[in-house]
Amino acid sequence: MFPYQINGFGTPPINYHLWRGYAMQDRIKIDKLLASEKPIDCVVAKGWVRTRRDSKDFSFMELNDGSCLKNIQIVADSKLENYSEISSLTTGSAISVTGKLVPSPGKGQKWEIHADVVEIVGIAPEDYPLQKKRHSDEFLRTIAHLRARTNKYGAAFRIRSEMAWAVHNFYREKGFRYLHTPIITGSDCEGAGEMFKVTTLDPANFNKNEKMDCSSDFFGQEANLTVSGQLSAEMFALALGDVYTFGPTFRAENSNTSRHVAEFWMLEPEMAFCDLEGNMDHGEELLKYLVRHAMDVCTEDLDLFANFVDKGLKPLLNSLAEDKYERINYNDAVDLLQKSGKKFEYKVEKGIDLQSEHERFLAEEYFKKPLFLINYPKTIKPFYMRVNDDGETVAAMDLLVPRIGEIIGGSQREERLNVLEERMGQMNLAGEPYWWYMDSRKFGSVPHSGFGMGFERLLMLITGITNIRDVIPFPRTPGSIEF
RNA sequence: UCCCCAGUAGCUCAGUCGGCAGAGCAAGUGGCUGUUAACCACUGGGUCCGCGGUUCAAGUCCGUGCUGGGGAGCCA
Repeated sequence: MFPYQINGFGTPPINYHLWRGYAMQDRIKIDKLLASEKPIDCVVAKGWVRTRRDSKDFSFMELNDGSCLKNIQIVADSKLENYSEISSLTTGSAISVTGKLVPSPGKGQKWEIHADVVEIVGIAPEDYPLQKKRHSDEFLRTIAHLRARTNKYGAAFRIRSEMAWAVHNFYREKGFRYLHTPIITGSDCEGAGEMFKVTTLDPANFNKNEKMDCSSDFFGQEANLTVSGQLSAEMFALALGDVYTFGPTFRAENSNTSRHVAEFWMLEPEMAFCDLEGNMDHGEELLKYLVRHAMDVCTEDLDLFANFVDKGLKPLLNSLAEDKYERINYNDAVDLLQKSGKKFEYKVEKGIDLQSEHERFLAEEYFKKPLFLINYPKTIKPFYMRVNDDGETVAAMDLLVPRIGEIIGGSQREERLNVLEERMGQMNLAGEPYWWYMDSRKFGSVPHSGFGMGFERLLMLITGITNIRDVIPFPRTPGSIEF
């Protein structure tokens, strides 16, 4: 409510800018304006000009404030006192508009705002890099600080936000507890690849060939950024029942692919009294919930991706939400691949891990839907996975989906202390740093399971975006940490 | 880290056999117009990724480095 509305004046005063404080608070976001069911005498909209077109007596502006994909059309009459400034407004400039929300006589929009006041908040000079035209993803990556102002990236990051909320909603509804596991860890033995060292020591004081002495470092021992919250989550699953972690994860692998970044977000549920079967049920339920949520809540943004990014997106999402996911043993999958008659670049062989091309064949060509690949040979899987009765395989599961490949990797955990110790011995892992982990198997050990799901890979799956760098605001990759 | 491809105006890209550097969009100026990536005309805009080489002459050929992309490995 503005002072002039209280007083019953029909139009805002010329010195409107004196009431800027009111306007800041009372602006209506464009998604709400466009959803209006009736005209409104006085509204305030603020945002960035996407494009401007001039007519004889008017200037038409497309205003976007990030609240939704659509712009609202602003009609500025040439009689406005600052019309010369308005008619020179450039793409990217920020404005505040006060006016009437009225039905639009033009094509392409239901509502428009007839401006009574257009306040220029921030000009974008002519070197503003974003144009009305389409830009390449590669170029937009070099201006990651501005790319969220485009249709595609605005939509992608609204969906990202919505999906993060959906994760929490899902787990809250199911009675899981949200757990914050450490970002800095003391062990270099989590077994998931290269780690980033954390130190307060000056590397200049050490020569390259000698190992850094960490005893005088901040923690008095070697410290790294986390590659997984799993071991911590297991401890809490064995206390609170069902827990999940959802946070940043770091891998110092020198991976240069469209599916890897050095810093990413991972969701890791961990469930007590849960076996491999329950683990798969949970993963399937989770992914279906998230996909349905995206289709229900992000309809408009998702349409952009279905229309311009991936024509096959809608059928894929329907399949993800509706189809029963396949479940197949590693050994059976190898047989199936060998008998498929398909020519692979790499040979399929029992006992070794499947190649990307094999996984893609299974998910995209053979089953044409998600599948859980389970019970891998123990020799190619980490120590904490539960050894099956055959003594040769472990209760591991990877969920493979079309286009992405592995989106979930998990297992039932080895809960038997003696088997776990034996396994670590075989893999030459020193038990001592794991004393607390072993304790959980010593005191009231129970069967439990969990997995990790890459949040960015989920977003790629849902949007059809093919490069992981385009679903995270400021990607970190080898040799690249700008922004 | 390995294999392949690319780098030309602010952006997207063309550039033939080695022979004067081009288009659309953007920007500037003018015109027209309740416009819809508005339209029409004109104008300005270049380290052809860097370095070295071959040649009378290199955006174009050769070597090398850098950056980006695709694929592989590692994985989420």
